[in-house]
Amino acid sequence: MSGAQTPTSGVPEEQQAKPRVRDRLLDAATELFYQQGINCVGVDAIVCEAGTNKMSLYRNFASKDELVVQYLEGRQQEHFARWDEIVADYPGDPRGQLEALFQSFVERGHERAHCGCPSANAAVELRGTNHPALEVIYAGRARARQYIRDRLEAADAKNLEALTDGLILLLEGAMLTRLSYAENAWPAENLLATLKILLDAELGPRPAKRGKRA
Amino acid sequence: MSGAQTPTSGVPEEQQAKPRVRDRLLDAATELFYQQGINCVGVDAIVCEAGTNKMSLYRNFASKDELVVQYLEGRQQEHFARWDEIVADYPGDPRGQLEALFQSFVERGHERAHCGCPSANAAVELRGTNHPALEVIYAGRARARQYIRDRLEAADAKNLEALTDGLILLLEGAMLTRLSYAENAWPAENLLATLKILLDAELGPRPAKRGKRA
DNA sequence: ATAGGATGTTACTGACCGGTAACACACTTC
DNA sequence: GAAGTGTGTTACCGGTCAGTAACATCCTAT
Repeated sequence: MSGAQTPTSGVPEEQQAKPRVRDRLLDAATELFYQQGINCVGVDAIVCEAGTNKMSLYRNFASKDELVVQYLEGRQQEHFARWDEIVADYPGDPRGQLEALFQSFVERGHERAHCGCPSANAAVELRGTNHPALEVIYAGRARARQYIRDRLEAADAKNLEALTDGLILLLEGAMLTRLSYAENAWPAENLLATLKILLDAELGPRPAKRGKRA
Repeated sequence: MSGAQTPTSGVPEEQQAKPRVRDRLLDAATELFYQQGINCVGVDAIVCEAGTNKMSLYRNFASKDELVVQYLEGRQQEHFARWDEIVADYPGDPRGQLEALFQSFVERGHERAHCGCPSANAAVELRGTNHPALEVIYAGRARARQYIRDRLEAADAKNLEALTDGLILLLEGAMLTRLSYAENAWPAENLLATLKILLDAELGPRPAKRGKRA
């Protein structure tokens, strides 16, 4: 998950028994922050989960806030890498890319330990503060919007900005409702169906490469 | 905001200088929980804002958890009362009701102190716990879904459950994005436009009372 | 006037919070 | 073997957390 390694000369760098303490700390923080929330997880819990101690944490991170920032940056990096992988399967087919992105959202939402979007959750938990992670969140959101917008533009969407916003709202809603609805009542099961209605109306019902007009 | 009052005999019950301490506490908690988050607000801050003391809080509420439950119940009560007012302006016009509900969402989102949905925020903050407020949240969500579904059913929606979920996702996304997007980039500005695309596709473009088939 | 209930005041508990100081140990590299 | 670096251990700081005890005061209904 986090990759830095010291110059341990001749040792084969995979399968080292214990990763560096910094990586263990970031992994533990990632797990705990995501499952329980930033405000509910103290540094003691993190160092315990990482099998180390508080001093090692503060030798590697300036503060808990800094740790939160790096947690969110790491998750965003993963997120966009995953998106890049998904769209790579549909070269030149922006509508197929969008449907695959949405499909992967639903699939990931079904996983047991899924607790919504790390950035969105953090935005809720950190509202009303000047936490440095807020800028990371806003930047990630803008990037995600651009990502969707680029696909819609390539698909000749009629009302580009409005449709982009509509799709963003669907995605955000799909993430959030994993937490605010009971587990057996997740409304995002129909995320794909709603997406298709919107794309059919705004792109025309045929694959994107065909229709410049509906 | 909270209505109970003691039998103060002949006094005109409006314009009493100081409401009962219980109401002041609940109002203060409502304000602080909503603006800063449940986990960031301590009981000391609440009693200070209410102009009272901790003993009065614990004489009126069993615990902070209980206070959180009553905070959310009160907000939900307000919420559905507002919805009832809105739909009352469009009798027999379920599509008009839905558009008015969504319109009011956008308008409320523009208010300065708007911090998303109290229940959704609480769901994020309380995830991974057994907090008693979670049941309140789930019940409110189910009720909101039924509210939307009833209107869509009255409007003869084609794919009733799927469309209901789609609209729910839009609403939830609209709430959440007030916190996760920068203030000048709120994607819910186009909430109404997206709603109309979906309704046009699933109800037919004419007002609902006309078309049983599209 | 008085009784009872609602409210205020002060002080306290035990636990946890983020963060730090001082020191000891292990390991690699030269 | 010496130096340097990464890591572990223990104890501690001041502050805040939710919650309580004991006592004082005010208001209102009778």
